[in-house]
Amino acid sequence: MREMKPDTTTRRRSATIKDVAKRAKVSLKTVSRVVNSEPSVLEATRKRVERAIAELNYQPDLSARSLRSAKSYTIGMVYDNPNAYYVIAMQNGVLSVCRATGFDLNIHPCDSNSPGLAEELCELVQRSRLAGLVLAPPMSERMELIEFLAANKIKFVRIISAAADPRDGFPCVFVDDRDAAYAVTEHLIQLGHQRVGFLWGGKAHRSSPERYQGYEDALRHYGITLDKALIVEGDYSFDDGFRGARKLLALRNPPTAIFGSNDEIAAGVLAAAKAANLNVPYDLSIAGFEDSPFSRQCWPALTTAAQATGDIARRATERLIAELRHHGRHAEDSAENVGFSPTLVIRGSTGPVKPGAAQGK
Amino acid sequence: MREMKPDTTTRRRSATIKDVAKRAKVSLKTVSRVVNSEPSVLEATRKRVERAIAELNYQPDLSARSLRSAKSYTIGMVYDNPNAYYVIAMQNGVLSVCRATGFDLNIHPCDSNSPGLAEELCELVQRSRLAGLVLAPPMSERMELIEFLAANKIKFVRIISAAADPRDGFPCVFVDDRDAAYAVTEHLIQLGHQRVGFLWGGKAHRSSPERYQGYEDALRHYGITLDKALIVEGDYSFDDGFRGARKLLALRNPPTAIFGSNDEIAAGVLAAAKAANLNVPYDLSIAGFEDSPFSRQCWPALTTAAQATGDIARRATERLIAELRHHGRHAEDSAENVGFSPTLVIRGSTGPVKPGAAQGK
DNA sequence: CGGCATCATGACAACGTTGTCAACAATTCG
DNA sequence: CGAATTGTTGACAACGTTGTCATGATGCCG
Repeated sequence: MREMKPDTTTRRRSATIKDVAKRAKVSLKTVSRVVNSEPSVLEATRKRVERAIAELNYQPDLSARSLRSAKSYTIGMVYDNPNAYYVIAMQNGVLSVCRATGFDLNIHPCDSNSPGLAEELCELVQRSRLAGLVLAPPMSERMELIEFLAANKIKFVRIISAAADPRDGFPCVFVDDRDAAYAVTEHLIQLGHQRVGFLWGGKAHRSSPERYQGYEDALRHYGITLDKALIVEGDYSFDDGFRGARKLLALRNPPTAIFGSNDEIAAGVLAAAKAANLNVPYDLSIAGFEDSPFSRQCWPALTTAAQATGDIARRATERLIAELRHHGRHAEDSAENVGFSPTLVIRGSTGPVKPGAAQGK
Repeated sequence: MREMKPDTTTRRRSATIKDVAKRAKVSLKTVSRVVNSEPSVLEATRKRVERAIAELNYQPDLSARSLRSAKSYTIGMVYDNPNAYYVIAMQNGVLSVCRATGFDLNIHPCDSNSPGLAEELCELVQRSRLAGLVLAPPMSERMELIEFLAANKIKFVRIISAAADPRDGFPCVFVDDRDAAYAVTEHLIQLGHQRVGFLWGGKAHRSSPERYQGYEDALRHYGITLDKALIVEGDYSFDDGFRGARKLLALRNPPTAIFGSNDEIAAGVLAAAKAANLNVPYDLSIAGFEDSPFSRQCWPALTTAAQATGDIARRATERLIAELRHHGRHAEDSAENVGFSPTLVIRGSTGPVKPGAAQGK
């Protein structure tokens, strides 16, 4: 009998392992073995089965598979980040690996402050049968949460700031915020700035103290005494950047440069500077952190530290999946925690200190 | 030996329908009926089963369910949008409905220009056993794609610009870009602007001509003759906004206001104005469209049209799920295509035309 | 009061896959 | 040369759920 219809519109009842077995004249189990690249299949048999698979365009049914094997081919990505660019970059990184490896992705935005978060995540894993989780900051840095997940035998990989000590035994990919913040601060200092303001990010994030440390280290290294008045606490937000900058600019001896802990903060600083009729970078230099698209789209564009968010997420996902695959056995190539270092990107928002600017008291 | 661990860490083998049945002293099938709120269960029985469910914290296994019923409880969200804010807002809207209804979400960013997109989506639906799709623009507006999906019996709901005629028979939620663009243009005219530039968005999006129409309608209504020189084509991007604005500002008789088809374009215009040393809004008024967070974070903040992206996505998802639930029968409350109208938000980037500005030739 | 819907419930098969175990052939070893 | 080992394959059960159908109980009508 011949093919009945052109292929494009036929609603092909998708082929099952049974169809493949029949066509290749082997048992179900042998097909299964081929599909899962198990050993102990004769080369000739394997070839025959593979051809049958190709001819029928067979794709294993994820539901049946995960039902039977209690394994799953879906990973979860957990984040609580108001920053859309960051989230999208992470998602795309995770997704690219998922697609390459045949995993599905289940995104799970959540509230990192929720007291029931640990249970929520356990239930999520159970309900959606997730094979493992990719944890973004700040969840990834809350040790009691991490330990709870580990105790419940949930597999995960964390994306963290180096401060969280990648050698605590739980797998992670880490970002060296401190070094990058040092580089940003150094850049400002080398432009002649002696009074550099610093706006903190959210306390829930380990990256905040890390970035602060980088700032402090650079000042110390260049022999500039720390002025507490130039340091303002806040959150990773535009509004806190605006508020913080207003506070700093109102000082009797204001800074000539302000380092915001991320680009949103820096955007707030920029707005405050504009509102105060300052000319950036002539009257005030501004630096951010993260290199979101809008740091390029501000005017002037922001000097910042570019972190390869997509790559970081990709690497994290690779680690997780390698671990899931080898299930216990150590995945030789992926067992190490990998670090990423953001790099300084110099744009128009930073410039040499103004000749006549008040320096020191 | 004593109990090994406190309860928080015990890996509770999750309860199955069998456990619930045993506890409630009914058959498997009755539990199933309760879970799926099928009729024909005595009130007393239902109560008993519900208690058992609660006590055991039972959650149906999605894999088993979809395997057996060939239905699925996962919907896909298909988008190709470089705008992170828009995507995140959509995702969150879709997710909120998913969570409320017990569906899972599978996100699928894709390339709307890919020639194999239709097949790609069919395979996606098959492979991941998706119950239906939420389609964002511009995929949602490509009729040959839509028809292909429909021919393959894939359920979907579209989010489209009103131009695509919501009465074409395929379910959708639509946005009245035209009216909103009219309102934005009207606002500029009422500020005294006679020469209003317009920067087009991407041609792949139906919203582009819609927004242009709104602009044209407003000019006509106020008796302002259309000046083709003030209209520039481009894409929904910062760079095209920058380029377009440069072009307009270089005219011998430049516009006193520029309406960018979305906020990214407007941000580009803002940058171009700054680069040209113009004072916004004194020398040039700028309006955008969409109300992304950064329209509030520019300086000056952008006048724009706020579309309730989250609500739109939510409504679309509700429609889709209602349709999936009633599977054929018409879902009475959700069968209608719903429209949304973005609303004008006035901020600092628009102001009265400068008294001495050249008006007309 | 007999017959016939209607309702509430349960027994059982089936969904597509993988795990267990046994069967059998080919090879190696004592 | 027989026994043990290895390698390749298949039969069958099981995963947790829902669909089909059968069962018995109840109510209604003539």
